[in-house]
Amino acid sequence: MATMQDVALHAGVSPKTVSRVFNDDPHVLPETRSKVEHAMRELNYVPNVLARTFRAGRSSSIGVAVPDLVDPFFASVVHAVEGVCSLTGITTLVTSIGPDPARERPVLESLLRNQMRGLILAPVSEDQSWLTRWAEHTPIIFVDRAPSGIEADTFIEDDRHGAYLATEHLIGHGHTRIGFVADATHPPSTRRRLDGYRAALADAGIAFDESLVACEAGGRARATAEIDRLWNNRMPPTAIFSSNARVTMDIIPALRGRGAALVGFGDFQMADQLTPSVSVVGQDPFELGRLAANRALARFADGAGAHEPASVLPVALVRRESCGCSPVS
Amino acid sequence: MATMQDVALHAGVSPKTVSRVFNDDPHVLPETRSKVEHAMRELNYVPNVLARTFRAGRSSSIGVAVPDLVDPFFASVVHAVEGVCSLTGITTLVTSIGPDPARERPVLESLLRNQMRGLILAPVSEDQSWLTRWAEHTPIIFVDRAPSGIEADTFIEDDRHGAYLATEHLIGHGHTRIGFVADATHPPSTRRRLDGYRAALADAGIAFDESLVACEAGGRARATAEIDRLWNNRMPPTAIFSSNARVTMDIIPALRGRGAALVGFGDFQMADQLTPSVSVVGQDPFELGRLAANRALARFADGAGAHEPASVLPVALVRRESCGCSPVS
DNA sequence: AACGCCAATGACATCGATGTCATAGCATTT
DNA sequence: AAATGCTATGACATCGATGTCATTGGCGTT
Repeated sequence: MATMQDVALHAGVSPKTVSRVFNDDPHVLPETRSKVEHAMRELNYVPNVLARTFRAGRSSSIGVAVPDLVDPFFASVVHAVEGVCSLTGITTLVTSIGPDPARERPVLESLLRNQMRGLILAPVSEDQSWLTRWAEHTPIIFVDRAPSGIEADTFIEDDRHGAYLATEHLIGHGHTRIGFVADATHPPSTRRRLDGYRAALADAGIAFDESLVACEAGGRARATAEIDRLWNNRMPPTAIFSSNARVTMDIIPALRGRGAALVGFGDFQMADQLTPSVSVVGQDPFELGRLAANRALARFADGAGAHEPASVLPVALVRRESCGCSPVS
Repeated sequence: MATMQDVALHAGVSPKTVSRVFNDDPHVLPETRSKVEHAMRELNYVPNVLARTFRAGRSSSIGVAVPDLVDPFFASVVHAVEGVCSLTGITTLVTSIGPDPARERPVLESLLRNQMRGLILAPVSEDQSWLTRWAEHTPIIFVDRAPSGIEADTFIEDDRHGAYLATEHLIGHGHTRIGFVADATHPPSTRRRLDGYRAALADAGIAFDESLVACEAGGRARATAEIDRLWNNRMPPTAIFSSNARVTMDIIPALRGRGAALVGFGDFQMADQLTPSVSVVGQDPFELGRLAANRALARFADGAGAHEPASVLPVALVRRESCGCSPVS
C-alpha cells in the first residue's frame, strides 16, 4: 500500500504537493500535477481513509442501529438511510442491537467510539440518558421509538392513532372481545399502541379486560402459548390486534381454525397473499428512514446540539380480509 | 472529549503511563494506576478508536456486503456474522450493494479503504478480479455466490443439486412442462440452478424448452409480465421452479388461479402459511454466515493470502403443498 | 563499596494526511 | 532599481495512541 510519501519520492516532490494534487488544489503547476498523477497511477496509490478521518477528527460515516435487521421494517429503514447517504458520499455503518436491552449500551458505545458523524437509532432499552454526553458532539436521530432520558430529533409513526383505527375497525365489525398481543411491554411504541387500543375500547363503551392482553408472544412457540392462553379464557376473544408485524406473523399459525378476526400493526411481505389476507395498519418505514437520514445530514451543518419536536408520520388502515371485510375487487 | 494527554496532565504522569494503565500493562505501580484510573473517571475518558486503529494500521471491523439487506436470506447471513464477530469484539460494518452491478466496485472500495480487517461478500457483478490487490492484505470470503476472476474462500449452497431435487420432484408429480423463473441470468448461483434444472429434465428424458425460461421476473410487476408471457405460450407450463425466494414471493400473486405447481429455491417467512403452502428448497443462511465469519476470523491468524476450495452446503427439499404433495399431518 | 539488574516511568518518534506558515522565484508597479 | 505582490512549493507541526529506547532509583550480590 503506497503512501503519499512514496508517491512524493517517486515524483520528486514533497508529500504536501501530492496532497494538493490529490485534493484538486489549484495552486499546482500543470506540469507538476501531471508528474504526480503519473506517479500515483504508477504506484497504484489509494488514500488511507483511517489516516484522513483521524486527522479530520471525525469519520465520514453515519451509524445506524436497529433492534433487528431481519425484521423487514427495520431493513427498509436502513435501506432508505443507505440510499440518502450514498448520494452524499457518507458511508452507513449498520448494526443490529438484538433483543436484549442490556446489550444496547455496549453496542452503541462501540459504534460511537468510531467518531461517527451521526447516529440513527431505534432503541430497545428503556433509558438512553447516558447518550447525552455523545449527543453534544454527535447528532443522534431516533426512529420508530422515542428516546427516554434524553431529548433528540425523533421520527415515529402515529402508533396511538393506528392502534385506535385498527381497534375501532374491529369494533365496527361487531367485536367486543378483542385481544391485544405484543412481544414486549416496554417499548414506548408498544405502550402507545396499547393506549390507542384502550382509547378505542373506551370510546365504544367497552370495558378494558386485562386478561385479553398478551405481551409475551415473541417467536412462534411463545406466540402459540399466548394464543392458547387467551383462548383458555372463560370468554375467549373473537378478534386480535397484534402490535407489530413480527408478532402478527408469529401468531398466524396459532390462530388457524379459531375463526378470529385479525388486524396487525405493520405491513409485511405476503400479508396480501395469505388466506385470509391480513389487514394491517400500514406504516412507511422507507419514508421514516429517508426523513431521519435527511435530518442527520442537516444536523451536520447546523451543529449537533439542536433538535426539533418529534415528527409523527401518519399511518393508515389497509383493509384486507382478516378483519372481516370482504376482498376488494 | 478528553484525550490521553488530558488524563496524563490531570494525574500528573506521562501520556505513556496512561496508555499503560489503559492497556493493563503490569509495569505500573498500584498507586500510580489508581491515580490514573481516578483521573480517567473524572474526565470521562473514552479512547479515540480512530487514532488507535490508525496507529495499529488496520481497523478491528469486518465488512459485510450483500446485494440487499431487505432480503431475509441475506439478513440472516448478516445476523450470523454479527453474532460470531460480536463475541470476539470485532465490529461488523454492513452495506448493501443494491441490484446494480456497476455500483459494486465503488461500494466495496469505499468499504475497503477503511482498512477493514476482512470482507465477507455476496457479489452482484460478474467480475471481481480487481479485488486481487486487496485480497493480498485483507482476507475476503465469498458467500452464496462464488467469485469470478479471483480465487478466495467461498461458501455456497448446493445450488445445482437443490434445483435438481426440485425439478425432479415436480417431474415425479407428472409435470413435463416446467417453467424456470429468475430475476437475472448472470449470478453464478442462478446459472448453477438452471444447470440443475436442465440436468433433471435431461435425466427424465424431457427436452429442454427455451421458451419456458423467464429470467426477467424481478419485482411484482415484471414477475406478473413474465408469468403472463409463459402462459401465452402455445403449451403453457403446468409447474414452475423459481430460482430464489424473492422471485417466488413476487410470482405468487400472478400464479393465482393458474393451477400451476410451484417449488421455490429458498425458504421465506410465511411460506408455510400461504394457501397452498409453498414447497421450497431449504437453505441455511445462518450457517452460511456463521461459517464465513469463522473462516474470516481464522484468516486473521493465518494470514490473508491462503484460501481453501469452496465449501458447498447441502440443501434439502421442504415438501409442502404447492408442489402437489398433500399437507403433512 | 562497587557493580549489575530489574521495575517504573518518561521522552521521543511514529503511523499518513493535511493545516500553517515560510520561502523562493517571478512579474508588476513607481 | 527598489519595493510590492503573487504563485508554486516545501518544512514542520499536528491529530491521539503507542512502540522503542533511555533514565532513574531501589535492591541484591560479592
